[in-house]
Amino acid sequence: MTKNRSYKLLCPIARALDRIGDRWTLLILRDLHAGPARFSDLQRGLTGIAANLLTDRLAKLVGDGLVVKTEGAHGTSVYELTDLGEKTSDIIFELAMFGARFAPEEELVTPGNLRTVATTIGAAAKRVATPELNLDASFVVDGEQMHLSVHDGRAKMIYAPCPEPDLILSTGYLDLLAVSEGDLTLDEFVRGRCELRVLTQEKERGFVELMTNIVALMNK
Amino acid sequence: MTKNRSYKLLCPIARALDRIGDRWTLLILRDLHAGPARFSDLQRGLTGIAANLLTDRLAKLVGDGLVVKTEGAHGTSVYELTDLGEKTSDIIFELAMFGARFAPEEELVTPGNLRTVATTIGAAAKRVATPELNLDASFVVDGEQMHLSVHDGRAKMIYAPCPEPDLILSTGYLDLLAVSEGDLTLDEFVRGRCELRVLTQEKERGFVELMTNIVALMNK
DNA sequence: CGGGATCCGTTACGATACTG
DNA sequence: CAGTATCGTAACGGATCCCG
Repeated sequence: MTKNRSYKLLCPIARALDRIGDRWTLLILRDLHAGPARFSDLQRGLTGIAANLLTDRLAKLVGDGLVVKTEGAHGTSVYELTDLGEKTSDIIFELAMFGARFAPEEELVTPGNLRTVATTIGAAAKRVATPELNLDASFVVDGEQMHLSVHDGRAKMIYAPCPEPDLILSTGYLDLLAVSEGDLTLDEFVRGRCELRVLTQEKERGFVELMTNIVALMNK
Repeated sequence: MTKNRSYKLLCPIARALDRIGDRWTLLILRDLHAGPARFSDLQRGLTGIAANLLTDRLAKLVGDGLVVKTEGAHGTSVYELTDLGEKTSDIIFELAMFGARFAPEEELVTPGNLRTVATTIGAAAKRVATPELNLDASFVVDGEQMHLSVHDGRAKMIYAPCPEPDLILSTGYLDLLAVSEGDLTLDEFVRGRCELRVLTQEKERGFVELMTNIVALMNK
C-alpha cells in the first residue's frame, strides 16, 4: 500500500482531500453510492483502473472508515459505504453539477456499468425528495435495472433490480445522461426518448413532479 | 507542463475531476475564492507546494477557463477566478463540510495566510444570504483583514481590507476555524472568543442572524 | 524581490502478468 | 474472483538558478 501523501494543513478542505482527493478515489465512491459492489464490479465501472490501485484505494477508504468490506454470498468480498462514506453524496453531486458544464471531448469511453448515472440521479433525488412522497421506480437503462426508492423524505438510487415497482421507466444510457446533465429537457425526454409504464396509478403524479424537480435542480 | 491524465469517461463527475481533480488544484481554487492573488500569495497559502507544480496547475486552470491571469499594478501578474471558476464554490463548500468531520491529526501546519477561513465562511454565507440583507463586515483575524460583503442576496468573503465596514469582528484564527467547522457554538464564540464593534447600529441584528445561520449550516 | 524555469532524486501511477 | 508482483513511465517535491 502506497504511503499517504497528506497536505498536513490546518484546513477542513485539505483534511477532506487527504481522505478522498487521491486519483480514482472519488470515482470509486461514486460507484459505491449506487450500492454495494464487488471488486470486479468496481474494476468494470472504472474502465481502465489498475487492479493494484483499486486495492490501494479501497484499503485506504476502509482505513479511514468510509467503506466497509464484508463477506458476500459465496465467500465473495463486497464493499459498501459506511454512514460516513454516505456523507460524500453532496460532494459528488456538486462535482456532477460542475462537470455537466463541460462538453465531452476526446475519445470518451462508456463506463462498464451504469452506476454513474444511478449516483448522479440518486444524489439529485436526495435533495428534492419531500416527506409526502413514497414510491419505488424501476429504471431500465439499456436493459440494466436500477431502483429509485423514495420514502420518508429520503431517496436513493441503487444499481439493482426493483422488486415491486410502482413505475417502470425504460430508456437509453445517453438519453438518461443527457437529462441528468441538463442537455435534454424533461419534455423532450418524455416525448420520444423513454417509455413509462405506470403500475400504481396514484404514484404517477408524484413521480413526474420528482423528475421535474430533479431536472430543474440539474439546470440550476 | 505535464500531460493531462484524463479519465476519458463519459460521466460528469469524471469530467469535473479532469479539470479540478489533480493534486493541489482544489486548494488553489480554495485560495482564489478569497479574491485575486499573486503567485507568491498562493505559494505562501499552500505551504509547501513546489513552484513548478503551482505553475503547472495555474496554466491548466487558465487553459480550462477557470482562472484568468491579468496584469497587476507594477507589472505583477495576478490570478483571478472566472465566472466558471466561481462555480466551484459549492464543491469547495461541501468539501469543507465533509473535512470538518475529521479531527486534525499529525503535525499540522497553519497555512501561510487566512484565505482558507475566508473561503469556508464566504461559501457558507453565499448559501444563507437573503435578498433583504445588506452589510459590509470587517473580520480582523490575528491582525489580518477580511471583508464579508452581503448585497442583494449575494455574499462573498474577500481576503482584503474592508473600506467602510458596518461592523468589525476581531478574533483569532483557531477560534474562527472552530466556529466555521462547528467545533465551537456561536454562543461560546461570542462570549469570550471574539470582539464585535458595531458601527452601523441597524446592521447588527442582520449580522447576528447571518452568523447564526452560517453556524447552523456548518453543523447540519 | 517577485515570478517563474530547469534539473533531479523519489514516489505514485498504469499495464501486464501471475497466483491463491 | 480477488487480488499480488513486477516494472517502465509519468508526476511530484525540493532545490537551485534565471530574469526583469
